[in-house]
Amino acid sequence: MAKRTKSNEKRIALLNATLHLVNNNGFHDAPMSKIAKMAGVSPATIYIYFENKQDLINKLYLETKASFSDDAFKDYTEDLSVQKGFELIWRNIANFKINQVEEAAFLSQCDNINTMIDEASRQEGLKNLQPLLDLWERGQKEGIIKNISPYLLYAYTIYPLAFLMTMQKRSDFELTEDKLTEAYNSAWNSIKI
Amino acid sequence: MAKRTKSNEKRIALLNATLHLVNNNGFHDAPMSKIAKMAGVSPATIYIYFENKQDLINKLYLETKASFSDDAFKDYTEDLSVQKGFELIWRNIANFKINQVEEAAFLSQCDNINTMIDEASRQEGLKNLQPLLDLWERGQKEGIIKNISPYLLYAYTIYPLAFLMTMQKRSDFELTEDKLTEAYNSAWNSIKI
Amino acid sequence: MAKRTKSNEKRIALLNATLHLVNNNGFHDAPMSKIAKMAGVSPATIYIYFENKQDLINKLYLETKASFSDDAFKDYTEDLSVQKGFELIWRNIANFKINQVEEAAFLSQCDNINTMIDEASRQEGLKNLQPLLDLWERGQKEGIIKNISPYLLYAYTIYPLAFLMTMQKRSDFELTEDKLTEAYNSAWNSIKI
Amino acid sequence: MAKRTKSNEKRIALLNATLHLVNNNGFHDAPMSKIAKMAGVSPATIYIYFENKQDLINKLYLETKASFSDDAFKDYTEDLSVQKGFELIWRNIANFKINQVEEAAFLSQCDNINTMIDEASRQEGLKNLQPLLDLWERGQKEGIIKNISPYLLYAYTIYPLAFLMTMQKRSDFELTEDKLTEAYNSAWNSIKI
DNA sequence: CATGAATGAGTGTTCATTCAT
DNA sequence: TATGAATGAACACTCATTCAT
Repeated sequence: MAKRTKSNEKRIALLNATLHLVNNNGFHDAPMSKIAKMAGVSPATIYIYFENKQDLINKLYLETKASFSDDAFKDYTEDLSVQKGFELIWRNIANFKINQVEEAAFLSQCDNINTMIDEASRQEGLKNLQPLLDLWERGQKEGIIKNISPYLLYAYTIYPLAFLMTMQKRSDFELTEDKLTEAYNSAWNSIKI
Repeated sequence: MAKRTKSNEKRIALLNATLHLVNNNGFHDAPMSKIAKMAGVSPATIYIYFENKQDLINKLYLETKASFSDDAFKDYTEDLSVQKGFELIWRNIANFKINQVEEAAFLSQCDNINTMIDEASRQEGLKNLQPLLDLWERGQKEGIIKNISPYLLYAYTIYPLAFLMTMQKRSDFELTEDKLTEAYNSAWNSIKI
Repeated sequence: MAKRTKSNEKRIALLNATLHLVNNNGFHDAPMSKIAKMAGVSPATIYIYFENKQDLINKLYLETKASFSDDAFKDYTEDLSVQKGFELIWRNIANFKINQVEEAAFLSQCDNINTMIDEASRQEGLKNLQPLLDLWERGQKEGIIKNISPYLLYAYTIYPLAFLMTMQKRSDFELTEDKLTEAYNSAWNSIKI
Repeated sequence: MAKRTKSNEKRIALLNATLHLVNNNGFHDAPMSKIAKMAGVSPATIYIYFENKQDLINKLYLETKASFSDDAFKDYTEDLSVQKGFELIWRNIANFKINQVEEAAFLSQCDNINTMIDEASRQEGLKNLQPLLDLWERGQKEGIIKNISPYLLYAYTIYPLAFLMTMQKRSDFELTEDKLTEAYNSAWNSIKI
């Protein structure tokens, strides 16, 4: 394990560098050489940790998504009422987007552009949301949540946060505590029966 | 003094090729050479019609956005009641996203990635939504629509359609007439008082 | 004008544009398109007046050289004594280099770089100096001028003016009347017996 | 931690290839691809050793100029009398032009065309002649050399060699030992009091 | 005669990846 | 493991020249 620790630092430095460059310069201006330089390693070293550029992006996506869902379901248990549970998860996700701006922006980019990550990684990333899907199903059985496709539920509750985050990142808009509550209410109104 | 005249057909072929390639291969794999080949012209010809690649993308964005708003405000006049007007515009936009899938996907990509088009083009493109913003303001004065930021109104009514379109494009989801009505209801519920 | 003929104005405008661009941007940044624009014609028009770019450069060289020797031998007749004749020609050439800076700089460029104009044009251009060569021969017969190769005579009397002109063009050096006389004395001292 | 090291051989091969191509084809027909091929490397490799084409040319100029002045001031010390010192330097320079034809032709091209190398490199290259300027100043103080601008001294002693070299390169003229002495005499006559 | 559109061949340069150490 | 050198293939873009009118 002592041997692995040192390596993991470089791995993480590479993932961070990629995250930062892809977000700020765009995928088309995030060359391996820049990633390496920003991570403080040689370009050749990247290939010790990742198969190729696509693999690097895929892994970054998967690990960022996992970190996202760790946050999303923090303090959530299935004992919570549907409404309480939903609000908890929604606010967790909102906080992630507000606090982990870079990570959130990267995930948003990957989810919106179908050429960024490969299909396998996308499918893998989807699994992370399962507890939310389960909660919605429970809410529908209990007659609290509209009996509509989870795609619609997602589109009207979680997805809008991506827009708000983007606008906030462009400094067009500030997501204060009050606005966050307004947003939550809109989300809930759109799916509650 | 006679000369060949710039053919609008070629210009349009170039814009279409770009639209198609950026959508399907991504910006990073839509080289000028492929665009030229797909449009049936020499790479050098692109530079007769556009200053450079960025200009080509910007113009494509602006013209697609203009075509989008033509559709969005079709049959809309300010005499319509707020609710009728909103539903008309919302359904126009939904139809655009369903019928002009490529155009819609391209606009979505441009709007979500800040490195795609330049700031001037983005600002220019925003102007096209003005009638919707005016309608919302009217709705707020009439006490029909929540008194919240237009960014929130947009996030919960129009923006979700981008997600649904993306899912439909991936064949994960089919946006039938029923689902469209459900979606409209969610949109309206999220902003109505 | 009943019939349109090749307009000499355009031909001259093209030669002037070429002169200016080659001098100021260098041969490698004097594209036909820029030449055309500066001359106020279409690129295609150049090919009505000249075979191709090389021909354009060649013709410019030849005509500039002819204009140069018109000036060089102004007021010169063979009755003049060798020394008087030499001073006249030398000062004529100096004045050309001082007053027709662009033309002189262009000729200098062509004469110094063997890839600029083709061999035939170079040979053709050489003929213009014949009266000077004749004068030197006379001077040698009369025992006034050293009995050395005309290449050496040229190298030490005329060629130095190219350097002085270049330096003056770079504003490193100003060729006043006094300095001109010093220069003439050096030239004469280097070849007189 | 081991790695391949930058090979000076490749650097030199690139400089030599550039020298040869610029001299024989002209700057406008010395593309990076040809330079690379002639040096036996990939085009991309050039950019490991040089920033860009201009940098390659600049460096070649500077290093050739340095090699030139090494030769020019070989065996020269300030104890030598003005006349002896001048003859030594003059003959050194002449020998350089005769023996290092390619290098001399390249320097001549750079010094005559103002679009070849950038101003900084030109200024840097000028420094190499300082000992000659010092010698001339000494000669002027001692009343041996005419009290005229160093530009004039250079124009009538060193600069003519460029012409003779060019003519020799074109096989119009052969610079034998006798002719060299004639040339030296002309040079000295033009500046001595 | 004169034109602007059109282009194949090329330009300088960058890139993801591999090589040799 | 880790490196910087090395590279073939590609990139955005330009050029001298020709075409169609």
